[in-house]
This record gives sequence, C-alpha cells and structure tokens, in this order.
Amino acid sequence: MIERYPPLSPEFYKQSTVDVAQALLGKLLLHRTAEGTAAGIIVETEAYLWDDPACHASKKMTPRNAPMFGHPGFSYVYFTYGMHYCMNVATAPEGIGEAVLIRALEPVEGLDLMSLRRRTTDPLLLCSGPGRLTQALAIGKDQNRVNLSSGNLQILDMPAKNLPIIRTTRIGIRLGKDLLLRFYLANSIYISRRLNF
DNA sequence: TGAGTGATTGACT
DNA sequence: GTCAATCACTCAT
Repeated sequence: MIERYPPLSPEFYKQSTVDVAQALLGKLLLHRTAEGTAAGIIVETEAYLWDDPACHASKKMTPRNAPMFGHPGFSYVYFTYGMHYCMNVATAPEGIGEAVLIRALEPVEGLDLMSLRRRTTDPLLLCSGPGRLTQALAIGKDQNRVNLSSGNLQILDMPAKNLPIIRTTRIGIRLGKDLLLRFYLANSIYISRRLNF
C-alpha cells in the first residue's frame, strides 16, 4: 500500500538545502532488500551547508565526501565512530558540497524486519537516531551515492499535512553548534531528542 | 557518564 | 609508505 506513493522527483532536491531539510519532514524513506521492505516517515533532519564548519565538505572534496558535491537527490552514506552509518541526501548544484542528514524516522512498514535488525521490539528505539535508522533499514556503504528517485532506496512523496515544524540547533557536533539547522516534527514521539541545550 | 569501534584524513618520513 | 587524531553515535552502566 505504501508502494502507491511516487518517489520525489529530482526537481525536489534542487531547492535550497534548508528548504529540502524542512520539506523532507513527513516524506517516506523506503528501502527494498532481499529480506523485504522497510520504511518510515522522516521526522527529523539536519542541514549541512558548504560554509558550515560542521559540514564534511566545508574544506575540500575528498573521496569520502565526494557524494555531497555530486548530483542533488543522490545519497551520501558515511561510516563514523567505528560502528555507525549515517544517511544524507545530497543537495545544491553539482560542485557545491551540501547535504541533509536524516536523523530519525517513524517506523511504518517492515516493523518485524526492523526489530530483527535492531534486536529490539520497542518502536521508539527502532529508528530514533541517525545510526539506528540506517541499521533498521539496512543502509550501508552499498547505498552510498545512489539515486533516490529510482532504485531500491527511495524517498516517496506523501500527501502534504502541514505539520508544525520546530527549528533548533544541531546535535552531536563540535563546530557550528549555534546554527539553527535542525528540523523536526513538533508532534512526533520518534525524534532522537526533543530539546537541545 | 564513558567505553567501544574503525574508516578517513592530514602531517609526517 | 606510517602514525595519530578525529568523528554529524549508541548502549550499558
């Protein structure tokens, strides 16, 4: 039933990075694998801009951050802290290194599969964090630099709901802490952290 | 609160 | 080529 929603068009990702970060809230992130399909509604994002000290791409292009400089609407998946993958969506025209980090989902489909991968049945712990959602959806380095408008990893459009959005400071970074580039759905219980001090 | 984990990177031979 | 510092996190305590 989820499959009837169309993927977001490549045009969607040509908005400014901050606009994409907000517009992605309420959309559906879906990953089809041999084991089955898992999907969730995006409830929390962060924007990373080219002149932002916390952005991987703020200095120069390297083999790791190259996807951020690539075509908008493609994924940028990277490995960090020795154990976690984080999933980003590249934005901005080619040559400009900007992206939106997906931080949390509300699980919608494939709950059993997610529970198996996450080794927990608590729906609040399935996708409420950038490392958690990649594990729940089995997103890894194979999903780096893929087109999110076609293929097995997609973001689907959902009917607009005009849900209230909170804008606040980002989490878990050292530099650029004061920038208001984190967005989440005010009413969602699935975000990684409600307040940020 | 802090231990665990490993790819990536930049500064060095 | 080597080496050490860094890192947008999670989980158990």
